[in-house]
Amino acid sequence: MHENDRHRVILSAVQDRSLVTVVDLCALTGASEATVRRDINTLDAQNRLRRVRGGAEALTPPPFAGLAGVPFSFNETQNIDAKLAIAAAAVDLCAPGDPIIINGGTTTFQMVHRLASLQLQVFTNSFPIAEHLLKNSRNTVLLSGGVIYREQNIVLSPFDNDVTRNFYAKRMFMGAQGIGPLGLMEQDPLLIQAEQKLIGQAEELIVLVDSTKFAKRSSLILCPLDRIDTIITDDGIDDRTAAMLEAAEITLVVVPVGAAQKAGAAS
Amino acid sequence: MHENDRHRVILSAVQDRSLVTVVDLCALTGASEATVRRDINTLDAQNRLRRVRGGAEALTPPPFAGLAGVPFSFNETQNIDAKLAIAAAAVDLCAPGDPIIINGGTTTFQMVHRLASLQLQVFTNSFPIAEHLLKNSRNTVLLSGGVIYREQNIVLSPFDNDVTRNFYAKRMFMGAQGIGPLGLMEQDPLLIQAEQKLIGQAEELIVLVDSTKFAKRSSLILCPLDRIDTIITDDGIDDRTAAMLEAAEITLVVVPVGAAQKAGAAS
DNA sequence: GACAAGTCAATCACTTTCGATCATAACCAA
DNA sequence: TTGGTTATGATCGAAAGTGATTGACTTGTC
Repeated sequence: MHENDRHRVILSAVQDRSLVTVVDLCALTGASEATVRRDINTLDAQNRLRRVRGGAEALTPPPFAGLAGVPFSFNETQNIDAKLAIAAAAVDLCAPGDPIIINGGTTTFQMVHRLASLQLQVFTNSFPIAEHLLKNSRNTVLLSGGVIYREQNIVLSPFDNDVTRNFYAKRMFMGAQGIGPLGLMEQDPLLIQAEQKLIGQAEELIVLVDSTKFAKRSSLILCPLDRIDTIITDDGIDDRTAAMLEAAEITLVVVPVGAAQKAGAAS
Repeated sequence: MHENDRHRVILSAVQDRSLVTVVDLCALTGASEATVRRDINTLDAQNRLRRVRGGAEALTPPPFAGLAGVPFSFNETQNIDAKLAIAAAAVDLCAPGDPIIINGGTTTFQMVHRLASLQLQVFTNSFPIAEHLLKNSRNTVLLSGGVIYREQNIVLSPFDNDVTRNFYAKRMFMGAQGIGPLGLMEQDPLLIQAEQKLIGQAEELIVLVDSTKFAKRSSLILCPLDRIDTIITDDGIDDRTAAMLEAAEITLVVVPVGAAQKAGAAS
């Protein structure tokens, strides 16, 4: 067996079980311990796995459960004031007892703080949102079923016949990666799937985007503008964009930024 | 058990109960006190937990002690040694990569610590189990969809067409309120519903009950004895009960209580 | 303050694992 | 074939991980 073949076998084994011993790899490759060690060193130097005592282990991008532990760790802090203010305005649209759908995302996550004082029926595909509402509010929480994706922090079923189809709400709240004349845009195919699944289960679609998103574009179009009923954004939006949105018969809610503190204090 | 695995198990335990003793961790990992102390020192140096006299504690203080925040708060501490040993024996039945189903409950919850060092496909209807595995392990986690019931800590859909029907596993693990000649018994109709839904999605049904459950009876019969393949319990079981179970062709696994250390060392 | 129980760090012995070295085998080009 | 390069396997001393023991220290109780 050649060096490259061994590397393939080793990487395959490491991917399969997250940790393999040198002895295991010897049996698997038929090579001696010395050779396997050399291979592990090489692959470690290439950052294709991590060398640990006794063998090798897979390096998953977040070395451990990093992302899942602190939801959205780095993304969450960007534009936090704007996001908070926008989320607050979104929650203001809800009346006690309303059934609502909240799609996972960093902006929509900010809604949980204001939601804590309400009592709604909240359906979501976001594990952190469900967790937070469960622990810090009296809302009825419904969660979609399926695989929990650590990176995106959402729960997604590959099947079409899950509970999502049995829930209906007056309003659905969601964020987006970018927004332009062609519609809402997203980057991650997984998020697209999750969002596609929820849109259609609600009468009104309410989009939460801070004003920087109007300049951003992404590769995947989620839905056209005319599916959107309301957009909540901050006052960084320019007149031309606002006109464009209103031409598409979208209700535009502009929240003054810097008002996040006031809004927060009120809760 | 490897150093990395121990670290995972320790972190898992620290997350669960916010404070664990060195002795507890010895039982859980099967390592000696010296090693556990060294591990705690290492993890403390990495800021992954805080070293305190007698053991270790979580960095983040017990998150808001809301009702749902502390899973199973008081029930969990009853018979904890027996439950841990039983859970450990249950996990020992799993091979890497196995798909398994874990029904929510205080005994089955104890499986998460041992599962932390494995990599399985875990389907559960228990929010705390899913949360814990998500944050403290590399397992693939699947959660059933539906309403999250705070008191029982389970996710239950009133519909029959949810993802549960699309998951199949070799083994399903569950607890029970009581067990007698008529079969498994449960008290809470909600739990009955949840369990009924999962039974049938797995080939083997493995029941985890401490020996006190053999004396208990409840009002609702979940399933007859002959549906059960294996029962894992502690050595408090009496001979007559054991004979009854074996007459029903149930594989009986009896775990010596207080022998958690030995069980750990064997793995 | 004295005592007991529990906890900790240091140390030693034992085992596993690692890395360096060297000799052999395979490969390639001249 | 020859000479040189590279890959491989075996050996052995070094390093690291582990467990048990011991003495010092902390905590709580009387």
